[in-house]
Amino acid sequence: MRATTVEEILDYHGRFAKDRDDLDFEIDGVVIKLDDMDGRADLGETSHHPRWALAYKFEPRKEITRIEKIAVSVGRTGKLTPVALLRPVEVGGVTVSRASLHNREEVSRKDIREGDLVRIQRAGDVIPQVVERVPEAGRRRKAAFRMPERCPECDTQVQEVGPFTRCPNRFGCAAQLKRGLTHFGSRGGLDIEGLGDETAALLVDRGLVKELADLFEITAGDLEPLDGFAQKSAANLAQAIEDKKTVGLARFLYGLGIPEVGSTVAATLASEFRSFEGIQEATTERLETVDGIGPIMSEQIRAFLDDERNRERISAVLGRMEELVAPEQESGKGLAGMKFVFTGGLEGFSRADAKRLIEEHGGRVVSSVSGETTYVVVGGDPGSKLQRANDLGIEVLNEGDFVAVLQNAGAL
DNA sequence: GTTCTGACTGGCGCATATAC
DNA sequence: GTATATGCGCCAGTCAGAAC
Repeated sequence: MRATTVEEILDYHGRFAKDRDDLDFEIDGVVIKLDDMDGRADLGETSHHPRWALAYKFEPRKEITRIEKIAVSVGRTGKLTPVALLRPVEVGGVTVSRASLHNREEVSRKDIREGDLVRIQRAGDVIPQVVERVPEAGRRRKAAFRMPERCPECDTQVQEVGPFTRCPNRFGCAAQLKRGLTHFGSRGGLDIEGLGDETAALLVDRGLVKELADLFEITAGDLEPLDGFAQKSAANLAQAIEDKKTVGLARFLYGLGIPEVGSTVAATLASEFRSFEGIQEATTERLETVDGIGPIMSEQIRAFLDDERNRERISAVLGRMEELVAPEQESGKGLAGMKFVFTGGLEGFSRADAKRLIEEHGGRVVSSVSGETTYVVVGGDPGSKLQRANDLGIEVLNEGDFVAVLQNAGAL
């Protein structure tokens, strides 16, 4: 249909939202296009979506299902997360069987218990989310959920920290070691090809890795007898580990899993101190002079680095590695000072490649759109970040524009 | 006090590598 | 050749710290 006012567009959208269940096919919104050719030329295009056309999505589909159990998973930092195990239900063409409940206060706030009927949705049409409990008259409910008093993985007494529950057994908890190992070898960390969740768990379970440093002692011969490994895969992983004995300082810092140090803070620290020794010797006051680090973060970083067990562990890792490479100076680089946010899938780049190119040329990739963001790069099927970019007046780039920016910066 | 930002966590689909 | 396991890509919610 052709509309001449915003009200007409909203009315059309509303009618389709109401009738979508009667259609023979699955839709998640309507596309609005400008039919003024001059206007189209002014607005330009993205690689998938012209700026003169936008997908106006419906409210996420909601379905009702029952919580069969609330399980508790232990994360890399020892955080215990309640997870709703759901009776599988199809939501927007996808079967959903699990949804994070985040923390005990969230469970309490929503008053969710095992056996409850709940309304779920896929936030942003992606992430399964328990929206609310659906009351059932006359049904006797199970007891309120309580976080376990002991870690379900290592049986250590847990601690309550704000809304979170943590297992303090950082070094003895197999779950934390497995996830720490995965993090160490992840893309943002040492980027060890072939070291994913399952492999890391296998290495810990089989006793090949009792602490991070053990990773560098593993040979193809150790791996071959393991389930899922054969000669080629064992050789590949052993070689991948060997190749990462020389890595960038920022990757190493990120991989260590220092509290409050994610990829951004790791890169900042690496750029500022340019050696691990420099960071290790920095006082809290010195750390606080670094952009983005305040007193609480500096205390946490200092506490991690001062912990005797951590020092031993890091020393053991460094003893088995060859070199930590300091980042190049970024001043004068083409993307220095620019912040990029991605939404939607790119055709010509993976996110990782795009991030690497940006960072190699002095720019940064951040996770959320704010007034500080320089560009929001939009690919196919963008998420809510595009809307936020528009709201804040942030410049939006399609993939072609992004390539041009990279070319201008000498990154391509 | 408010806004901005990043850390952390987890789910699902798909592509790919690998084992059998 | 087929089946399966694994990793990757993408994204959102929650929270807390930093900055203003």
